[in-house]
Amino acid sequence: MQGVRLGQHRLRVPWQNRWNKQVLGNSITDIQRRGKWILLELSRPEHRLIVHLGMTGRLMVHSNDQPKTPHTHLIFQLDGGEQLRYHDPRRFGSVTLAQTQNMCRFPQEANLGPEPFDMSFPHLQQQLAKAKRSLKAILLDQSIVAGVGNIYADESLYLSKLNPNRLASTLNPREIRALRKAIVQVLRRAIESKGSTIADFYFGNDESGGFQNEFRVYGRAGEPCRRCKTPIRSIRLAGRSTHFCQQCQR
DNA sequence: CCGACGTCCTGCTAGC
DNA sequence: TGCTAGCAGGACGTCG
Repeated sequence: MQGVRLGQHRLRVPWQNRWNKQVLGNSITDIQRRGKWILLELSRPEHRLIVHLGMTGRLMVHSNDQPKTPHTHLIFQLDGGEQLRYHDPRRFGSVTLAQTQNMCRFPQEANLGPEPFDMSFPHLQQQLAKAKRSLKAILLDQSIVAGVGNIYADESLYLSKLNPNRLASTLNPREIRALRKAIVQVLRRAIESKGSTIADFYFGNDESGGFQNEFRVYGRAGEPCRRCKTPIRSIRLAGRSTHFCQQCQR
């Protein structure tokens, strides 16, 4: 890494000047993920760049001479005439420099629940039992299970035939098993399809995903349920748009 | 401690 | 046709 350049816009989490000299001369040695956070490991021990893409964020490598698109907020100059660019129209994402502290690779990791693929039945059972909240709120809570966003919460609840409004603590073991299985299945399928590309998540880039074509409820308000033909309902729950089938999800 | 809610931001769209 | 209000999302701060 030869240098860092800032775009014109102020970021939600401002890039600190002192981070410049901390990344200078480093190589990116590995790329990892935890929940919705991307970890760019650096050759300097215990240091890493932490990226959150929000909804519209992009992290891409371009050659130096590639024209900069609007909303390019951070440019990391790499060796060999290439740049790592952070691009984010809505600026809901963030890029920070973090170092390991108290076994956490970045500060937010302390408050993250397990990865969906590693989540045990007892963990989910325990979290649901003590929660006086809706299932939708539970799935969006990153401290319970890490990495599920609004689309995948709705799709998981549909697949497990559970109503988003259902109080979390009222689920029986059979329903908890179904929910756990559905989350894994929806995410696995979405990853296979390279994610969901909808509306302004799409910026003329050819790397769009395909999972939007498999949505069962999300963005389908008024359209017939694929299972029973009842029109999909759209409500506001836990501060987010929530889509479900009143007939199939009790 | 827990849960609900407002805030940040841009671009698309519905409606006048 | 041109304008504006409303909506979309994830994390975090604040409030009761």
